[in-house]
Amino acid sequence: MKTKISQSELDVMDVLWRRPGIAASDVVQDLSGTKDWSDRTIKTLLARLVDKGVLATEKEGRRFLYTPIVSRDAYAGPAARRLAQRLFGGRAAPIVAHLAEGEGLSDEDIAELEALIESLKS
Amino acid sequence: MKTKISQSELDVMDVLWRRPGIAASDVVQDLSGTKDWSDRTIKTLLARLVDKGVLATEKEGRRFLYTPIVSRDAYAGPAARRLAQRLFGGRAAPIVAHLAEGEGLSDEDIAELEALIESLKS
DNA sequence: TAACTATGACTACAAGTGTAATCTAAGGAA
DNA sequence: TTCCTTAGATTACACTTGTAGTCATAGTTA
Repeated sequence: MKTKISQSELDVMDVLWRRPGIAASDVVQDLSGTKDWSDRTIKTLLARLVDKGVLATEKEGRRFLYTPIVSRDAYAGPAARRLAQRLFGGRAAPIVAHLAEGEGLSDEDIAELEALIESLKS
Repeated sequence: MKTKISQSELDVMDVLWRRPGIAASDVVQDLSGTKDWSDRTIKTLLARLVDKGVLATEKEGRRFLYTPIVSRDAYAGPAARRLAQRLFGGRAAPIVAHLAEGEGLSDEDIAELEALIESLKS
C-alpha cells in the first residue's frame, strides 16, 4: 500500500504525530504560527488525509478528533529510503554530510549517530 | 530559486547526472531497464526539465544532447534537509537508523559515516 | 426564540504530474 | 525521388495538490 502524503499534508500529519487525538481547530491553532493557511485549507487537508486512510476520526460531540493511523516511523522509513535511493544510490553518508552543512548537527545528534554506527559495525 | 523537480523527473535527472550530455534516445535506453515508460513520456519529462531550467540542451545534428545545469549536490542538499526537517525535526540519526534497517548499509558506507562523524566532532 | 457562530460536507479551480498520442520536418533507405 | 523512420514540438487528459469558498446544521447567545 503506497499511501502518498503530499508536502502540505505532511505538515498537518506532523502536528498530529506530535499531538494525536486533537480537533481540527487545534490543528489550525498549532499551525497558525508556521503556516499562513486559512482554516478551510487545513480542514481540506484533514479530509483528504482521512480519505487516504492515514487519519482516523472519532466523534466528540459535534466535532471530530483526528488520530494518525500510519505512524511517523512507518511513513518516514520508506520515505527516507526512497530519497536516499533516488539521490544517493541508497548511501547514508552523503545525506549526513548534507545535513551537517550549514546549520550543522547538534551534539546529541552526533553522539546518537556515533552510537548507532558503533552498533552497526557488528 | 526553488526549482521543483517531480518524482518522475528526478528519475530522468538521475540518468543525466550519471551520464551528462547524452541524447533523449540514450536516456530512453538507460531507463528501459528500470522504468516501464514510453519514449514519449521520457521526451515529455526532458522537455519539462528544460522548461524548468534544470537541463541545458546542445544541438548535435538533428537531435539534442541534454546536460544538467543544476548539480546533483545542489539539488540533493536542500532536498535532504527538507525531508529531515519535516520527518525528524532535522536530526540525522533517525534517518540513518531507517536506512540501516532492512537492506542495511554497506561496509564502505559505514566506514564513510564513521570518518564523517569523527570529523564532525571537532 | 431568533440571530450568530463554529463545524463538517461539498464544491471550485488553476497549476503541476504522470503518461502518453499526434503532427511535422529532416535524414536515410529503396 | 519517394517512402519510412526518427527526433523534436504540440496537444491531451485525468488525477493530484495547493488553496480556498459556499452550504447546511447544531449549539450558543442575546
